Amino acid sequence: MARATVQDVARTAGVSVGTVSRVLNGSPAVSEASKEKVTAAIRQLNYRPLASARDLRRDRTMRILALAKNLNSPVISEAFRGVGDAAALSGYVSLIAPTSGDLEREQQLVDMLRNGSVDGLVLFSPTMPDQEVEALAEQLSVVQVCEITGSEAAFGVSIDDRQAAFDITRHLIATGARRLAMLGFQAARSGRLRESGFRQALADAGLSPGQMLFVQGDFDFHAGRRLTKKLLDTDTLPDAIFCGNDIVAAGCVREITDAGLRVPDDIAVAGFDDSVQAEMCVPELTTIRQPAYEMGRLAFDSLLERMTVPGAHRRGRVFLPHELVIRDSTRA
Amino acid sequence: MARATVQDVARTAGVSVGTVSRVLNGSPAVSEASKEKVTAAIRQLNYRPLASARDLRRDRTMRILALAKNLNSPVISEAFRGVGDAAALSGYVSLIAPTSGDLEREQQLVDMLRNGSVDGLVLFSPTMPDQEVEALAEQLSVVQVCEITGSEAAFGVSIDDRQAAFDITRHLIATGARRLAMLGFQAARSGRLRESGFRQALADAGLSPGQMLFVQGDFDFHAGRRLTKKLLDTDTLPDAIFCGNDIVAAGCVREITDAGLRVPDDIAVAGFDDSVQAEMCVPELTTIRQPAYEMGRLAFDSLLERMTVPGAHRRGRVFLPHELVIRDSTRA
DNA sequence: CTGTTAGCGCTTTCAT
DNA sequence: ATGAAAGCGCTAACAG
Repeated sequence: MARATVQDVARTAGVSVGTVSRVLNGSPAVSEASKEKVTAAIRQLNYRPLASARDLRRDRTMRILALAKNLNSPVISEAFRGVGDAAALSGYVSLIAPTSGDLEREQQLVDMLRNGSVDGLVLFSPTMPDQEVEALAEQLSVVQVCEITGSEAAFGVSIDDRQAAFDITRHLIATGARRLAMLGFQAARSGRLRESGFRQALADAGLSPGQMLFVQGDFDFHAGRRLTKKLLDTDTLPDAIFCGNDIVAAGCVREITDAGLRVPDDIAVAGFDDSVQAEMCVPELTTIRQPAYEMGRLAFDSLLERMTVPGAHRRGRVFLPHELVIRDSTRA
Repeated sequence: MARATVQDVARTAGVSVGTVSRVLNGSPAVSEASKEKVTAAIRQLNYRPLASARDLRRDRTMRILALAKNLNSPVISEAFRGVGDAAALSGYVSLIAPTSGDLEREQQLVDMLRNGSVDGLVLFSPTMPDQEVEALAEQLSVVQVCEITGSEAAFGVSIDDRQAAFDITRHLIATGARRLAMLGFQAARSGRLRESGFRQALADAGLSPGQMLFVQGDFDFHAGRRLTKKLLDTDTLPDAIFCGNDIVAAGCVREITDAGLRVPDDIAVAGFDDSVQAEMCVPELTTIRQPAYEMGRLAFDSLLERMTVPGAHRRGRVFLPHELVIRDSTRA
C-alpha cells in the first residue's frame, strides 16, 4: 500500500489535518479524545510524517553532518561520539561521512549544508584550504574540531597541538635524550604545530633538532617503519624519536626492535593521541591524550547556538587541556 | 540576504520557473540563450535548489544511510568505502552513523528510512533482533553487510564465517596443534558461526575443543588480555588459540608474551579480519582476510536495484571468498 | 478546542 | 522552446 499522509490519518480519525498536526507536534491545544483518535489512526495506518515535507515547511532538518578524511582515526571517532551524544540531547541526528581527502567529494558533502539537507556541519579534517573553510563558516553553521584553521575567523575546538608537542619533547629531554629526531606530517596544520612545539622545546634546551622526516602519503604504520628505516641508516643514531601519532610511533618502535635495538634503552619513542595502539605497542607508548569526547560535545554546543540563534557567529577557538601519558617507551 | 529560490532566479534571468527547473535538471528542451541567462542568474544569486523541496516533489533523496555499532572497525570502514564509491557512481550520497549498540538510537536512525530522510539503508551490525531486520527489509530498501540474519528473508553480503573459521582452525591443526582454545563473541551471529566452524574443524580431526571463552562486553584488546590470562591460569595450557578478531588476538599474544611464553612455539595464535593490528602484532598474526571493499560495492548495487526497480525485493545472500593469511603467529 | 486554508520551493504536466 | 499552474505533505496562522 502507498504511504499514508496526514490527510489519511485525519480521515481515519475523523478529525482535520490541523488536529493531526497538533497531535504530531505535541501541541497542548488538543482534547484528550481527539488525541486518542489520532494516535489510534496513526498506529493503524503505520503513519510517519514525511521528512522532506516537514523540513520544507519548518525550514530545518534537525540533522547535522560531520566530515572527516577518515573514519577509523580513534580521536575522530571518539570526538564524533561526543558530537552525537550532545546532538541527541537536543533532538538532532548526527551523521558522518568520510571524504577520503577527495576535494570533489568533500564539496559534494558540503553542498548538503548549502542545499539544506542538514542544518550544520562539523569539520574534522577538511581537505579544502583554510580560506574556504572560513568563508563557509562566515555564512553557514560550521564548526571545526581537532583540525582548525590558523586565523580565528571561524570557530574550532582542539587541543593546543604546539604546546602538547612541546610538553612531550621536554619530557624526552628530561629523560636524557640529546639527539632528537621527528617523524611528522606537514599536510595538516596540527602536524606543523606539533613540529613547531618540538623545535621550540629543543631550542629552549639549547639543542638542535636531529633528522626531521615527513610522511607524504598516509600517516600509518608502514610509513612509520619506512621513515624509521631511513633514520637508522644514518651514521649518528638519534636517542629519541617524536612521532606525530601513535600508529606511526608503533611502526617506528617495530622497526627499531627489528633492527636489534632496544626501546627505550637505545632509542626512546613518543607518540601522540593515546589511541589503543599506544597500549598495544611493546613497549607501551608515551603519548599525548586528547579529550576527544569532550571536544565533540563542546563543538556541538557551539554549533547548536550557531544554528538556532539568528546572527550568532562565534569566532575564535577553544583549547582543551591535553595530558602527557608516560609509559615504557620513554622511561629512563 | 535570504536564500534565493527558483522564483528569484527566474525573475533575474527573465524566464519562467519552468525554464529554470529545466536548466537545473539538464532537460534538452531549453534554448541555448535561456540556458545561459539562467546559468548566469544562478551564479549571480549563488542559488542552490533546496533539498527538501526537491525531495518532496521527486519523492526521493538520492541519499543512503549506513548503520554500524561502531565506526572504528577496519572491516566496516573499508566496506563502507565500497558502499560510498559505488553509491557515488550512481549519484547517491552515502552517510554513516554509529548506533553504539543502543537500540533506541538505532530505531531513531532507522526512522530516517521510514520517514523518507534517506532512500535506503545498509546494516552492518544491527542491534535489533533478526526478525525485525527481516520485517524491515520486507517493506523497505535495506541490505545487510558483514553481519547477516540467519534466514534468507532479507538480503545480505558477507563472507562464509563458518567456513573461514573452519579453514583457519584446520590450519592450526595442520601446524601441529592438538589442544585448541577459542576466544569468541557470541553476541553476534558471525561470532557464533565462527565458533561453529572452529568446533567442526576439531570434530573432523577427532579432537575435542579446549577452553571456550566468550567476551561479554567490548571485543577489544583488553578483553583479549583478560580472557587469555584466565586461559593461562589453567593446569593444561592450550597449544593454539583461535581468536574471533585481530584485536583480541593481539591482546592474547601480548598476555602470552608477558607471561614469558613464546608465540607460536609455546602457543600459536590466530586472529580474524586481517586488520592493521594483524601486522602491528609481534609476531604478526595469521588471520582471515575479508574482501570488505568489494562486499560494500556489491551491497550497494543490490540496494540500488531495490530502490529503483519497483517491487524488486532480493532475498538470500552472497558469500564472497575469504583468504587465509598465514603469518608468524602460527608458523610451525 | 477545532477546521480551513495558504504556502514552503520545487518539478512537471499541459497548453501554446 | 516556453509559461502557467497544479500539487508533493506538511505546519501554522486564522477564524470560529
